[in-house]
Amino acid sequence: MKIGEVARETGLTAKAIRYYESQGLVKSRRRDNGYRDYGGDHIKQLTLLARARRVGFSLQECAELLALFGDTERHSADVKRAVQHKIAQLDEQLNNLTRMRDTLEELAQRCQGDEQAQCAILNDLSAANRPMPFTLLGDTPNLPEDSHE
Amino acid sequence: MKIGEVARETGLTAKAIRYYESQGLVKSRRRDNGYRDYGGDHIKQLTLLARARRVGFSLQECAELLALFGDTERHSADVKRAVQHKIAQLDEQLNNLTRMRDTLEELAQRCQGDEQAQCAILNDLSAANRPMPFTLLGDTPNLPEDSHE
DNA sequence: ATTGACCTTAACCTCGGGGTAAGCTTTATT
DNA sequence: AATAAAGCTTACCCCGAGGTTAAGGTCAAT
Repeated sequence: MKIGEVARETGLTAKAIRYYESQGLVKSRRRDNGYRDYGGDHIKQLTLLARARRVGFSLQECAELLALFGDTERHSADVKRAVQHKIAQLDEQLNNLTRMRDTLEELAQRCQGDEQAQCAILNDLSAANRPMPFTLLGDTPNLPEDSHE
Repeated sequence: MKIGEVARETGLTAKAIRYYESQGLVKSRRRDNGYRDYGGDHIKQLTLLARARRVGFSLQECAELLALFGDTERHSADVKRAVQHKIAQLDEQLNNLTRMRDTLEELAQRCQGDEQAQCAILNDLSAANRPMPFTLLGDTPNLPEDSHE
């Protein structure tokens, strides 16, 4: 199989496949004309790679999954641990985004949203005085007491 | 104020402040010795910038917020709209991450997680045959019928 | 023979800065 | 006063994960 067909089949782009190869994640055979040539094992690896990327694994982590995939001596516990670690990372990311979302929600509620220039959002985001009503905004390291401009 | 103090006060790094200036988001005065010099207005802009970044705004979007901040003719409705748009983006991102998380959870559940090499996760991630049990994995464009290797 | 689809490598672009180097200026210590 | 440390300047390359041309080789069909 040539790279274009592999791309269509895996949902990757040809460029991405070449990039993965350049990064040492996968290999390829070459035909006499220099074209890359792929077989069933390559397809499985690239399918795994594509799907692992879609659920949030980095290329480095995909490399580890591919190593496990190619290791007949593997323990499924190792694979499961990697997945659970990724779940924990996603949870952390979800927490961060949720906090950001909630902060924005609070800000939006305090803004009239009318024709006036006066805007609570801009005030809150630019105000120097702490404590702030919003957790995410209040972590500026130093509160300015007197400024030497 | 010199850039280091501004950095401490806003929670930005000096490097980031210079970068924002290079990208046209903020300006700075210069002292005779070439050092950047900042006043109260700069601090407000950079505080706004820092906090907007923390809640998910891109630099491009921060530029728009700063434009509104500097516009005494603004309507607070425009600011509120920008915030609500960002909330919608965060919601979309949260949906994606949640779907990814759920997919991983399903995969993990199907894996024994023992000393055996047999692993449902690797099987599911590399399998060609559709339909897949997992939404996120099933969107490979073509299902391979017969392959010409 | 020529078009069009496919393949090759190489080189630069993205975002949001981080890191380091080489060279000033200012501040603090001896 | 000399020197060391800290802070400032610009300029360069680095990251992830590829996307986007550019310039050219190959292959099948017309």
